[in-house]
Amino acid sequence: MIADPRVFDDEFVPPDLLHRETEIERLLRRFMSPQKRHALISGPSGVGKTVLAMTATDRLREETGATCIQIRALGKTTPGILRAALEELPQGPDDVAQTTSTTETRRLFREAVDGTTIVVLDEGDDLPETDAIRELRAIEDVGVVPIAHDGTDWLSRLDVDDAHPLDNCHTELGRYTVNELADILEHRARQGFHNPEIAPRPQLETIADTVAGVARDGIQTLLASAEIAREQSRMTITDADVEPGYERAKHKIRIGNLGSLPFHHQILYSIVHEAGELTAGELHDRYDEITSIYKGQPTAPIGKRERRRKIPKLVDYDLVDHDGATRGRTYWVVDEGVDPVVELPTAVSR
DNA sequence: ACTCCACAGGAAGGATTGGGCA
DNA sequence: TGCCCAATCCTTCCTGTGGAGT
Repeated sequence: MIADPRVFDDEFVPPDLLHRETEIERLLRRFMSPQKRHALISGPSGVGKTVLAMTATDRLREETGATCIQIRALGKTTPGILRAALEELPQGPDDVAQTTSTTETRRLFREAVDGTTIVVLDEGDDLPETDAIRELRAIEDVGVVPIAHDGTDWLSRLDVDDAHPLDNCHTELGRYTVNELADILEHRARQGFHNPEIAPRPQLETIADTVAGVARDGIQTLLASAEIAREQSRMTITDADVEPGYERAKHKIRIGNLGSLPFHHQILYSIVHEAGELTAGELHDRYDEITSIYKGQPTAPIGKRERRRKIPKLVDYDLVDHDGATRGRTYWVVDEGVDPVVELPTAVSR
């Protein structure tokens, strides 16, 4: 049924990015104008911010031979971002030691830059809290393209001098309309399935509507709905496959998210999953009970403050949700079907 | 209305880690 | 091998917020 599974990967960049032509042209013009190559791309999750940046920089590379690199900025500090950018440069070293000073990294970066270089900073929501934008902007021939969710809020958190040039070319992506997203899904079905007839247009529109214009969810739902149809030995997706397809797609994304998290996060998730729903106090009590799980692990149990610092990641990854601002806040798992990776010691009777 | 207190999250600084170098 | 140094991780301390009790 599936001819080319890569077509449904998050990283897949389609040869023809539909309904984003204006934005691509705008970014290209910007990248080609000397002295002001910087741009900000913002918009909700899954509307194609990264794919837009990739498409625009690919075209720039083809047309001018410019260097374009992409870095995942999430969770990185200023030195970490500079190091990652340096490692990506074609003239740069493959591996930069974590202990290399920022001054030295900056010097190596300047040396390695050869002509126009666009640095895309994906997942850059936390960049205003670092000096990375200023550091990169200060380097000649370098254009900086941060990608964030809420562009206006992001700009307000940034230093005025750094915000101004980005505000000048702020590309805000909205969700796709049902028709636009159905067009995109139609192309993917043609590229990805042996038999594109499996996904008729009305069902593609149902998918686009169900996922509220979020392309990433739409593409995964298309794949999952096709799997469901095939499991039932049918040759086409029906409307009834879409809702379970959407659920299956989200479920798969969450399992992948959980698997990518480090040990401390895994334990916190296991505790919330075991309880179903619990308060912050109960979460800490249970954590203190099960610290024996760290025996033989390279890491030791962490304090309450550090546990609090880990929880937002579980929320970001759509694994855990919470209600309440301060006292009395409760946590619960979003999808009970996402089983914990780490098994906790049995609860002691109290 | 007031006080208490649990809790979230920011700031600062100490401990740890790991590469570079003599 | 042992020291130095920079980055990172984590704890401690703190402030602000809001629910509960009086």
